[in-house]
Amino acid sequence: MRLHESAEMYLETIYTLSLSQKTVRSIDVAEALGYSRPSISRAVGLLKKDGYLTVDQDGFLALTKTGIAAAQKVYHRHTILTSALMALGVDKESASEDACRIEHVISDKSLDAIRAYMEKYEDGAV
Amino acid sequence: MRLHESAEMYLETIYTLSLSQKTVRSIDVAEALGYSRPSISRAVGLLKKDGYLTVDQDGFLALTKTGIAAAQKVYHRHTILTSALMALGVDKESASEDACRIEHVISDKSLDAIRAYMEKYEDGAV
DNA sequence: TGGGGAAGTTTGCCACGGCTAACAATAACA
DNA sequence: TGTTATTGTTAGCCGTGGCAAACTTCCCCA
Repeated sequence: MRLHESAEMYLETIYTLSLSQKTVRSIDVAEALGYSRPSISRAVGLLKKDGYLTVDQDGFLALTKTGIAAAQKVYHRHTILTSALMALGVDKESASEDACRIEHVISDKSLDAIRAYMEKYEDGAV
Repeated sequence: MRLHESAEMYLETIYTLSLSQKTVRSIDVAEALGYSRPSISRAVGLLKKDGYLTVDQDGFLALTKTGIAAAQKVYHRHTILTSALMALGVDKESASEDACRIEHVISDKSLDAIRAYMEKYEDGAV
């Protein structure tokens, strides 16, 4: 099941929202991403169909194990890339924005190389 | 004139082809990118309309000044990103592939930070 | 001179992923 | 209890950017 970039973004957003608030509904995702309600509605329907999340009677979203795994992978990439760019002197906001776009296209190989380099110099001695 | 990712790829491809061969035709671009002839035909038409290239009677493509500038900018990003990833130990092919995807989405700010870091440690002492 | 291959174009299809308009259901409040 | 706001869904539009089929040129070669 190949996840498209947009699906990765939706999962990551739901995941991070669930870290900072007790419940997550479609409207929260819409506000977080700046998308319209119909766009979220369709995306959530697809993610549900593909087994990445469930929606209860009250409209609360819950990622499944598969969904959590996928979201965490993207989130992990995001944090690594953000840290890496910040270590190079990029401001937090720009770093996060760029990480957001790069996280969907970079290979595991390159990501691992960046992670390894960061760990090697994690004392901050860049 | 905002260049889409695909347009950037077409310009970059035409540019690099023109570095390694005397003439560039649509078919060369098709083979280089692995796209069909109709896809190239449409893209070339759009780039021509927008003033990025010209096509002579024999079908030879020539980038305009604007086209060259745009292509060089993308190409420059590509080489910086490829070098950076290779410096981290990523093999040349993977580095180039990733650079190809990242070059279209990374900000100037982050790119500059990477470039500056590379220059600082250009002796290869990573 | 006529047949074949190469190159380019036109037409129209499709998936993706946004959007608006409009409707439905629910909750809240006067 | 009726009105209004919130939330979600349905239907359908649009731009981007691939594709194949089919047509046109044109050139080469027998």
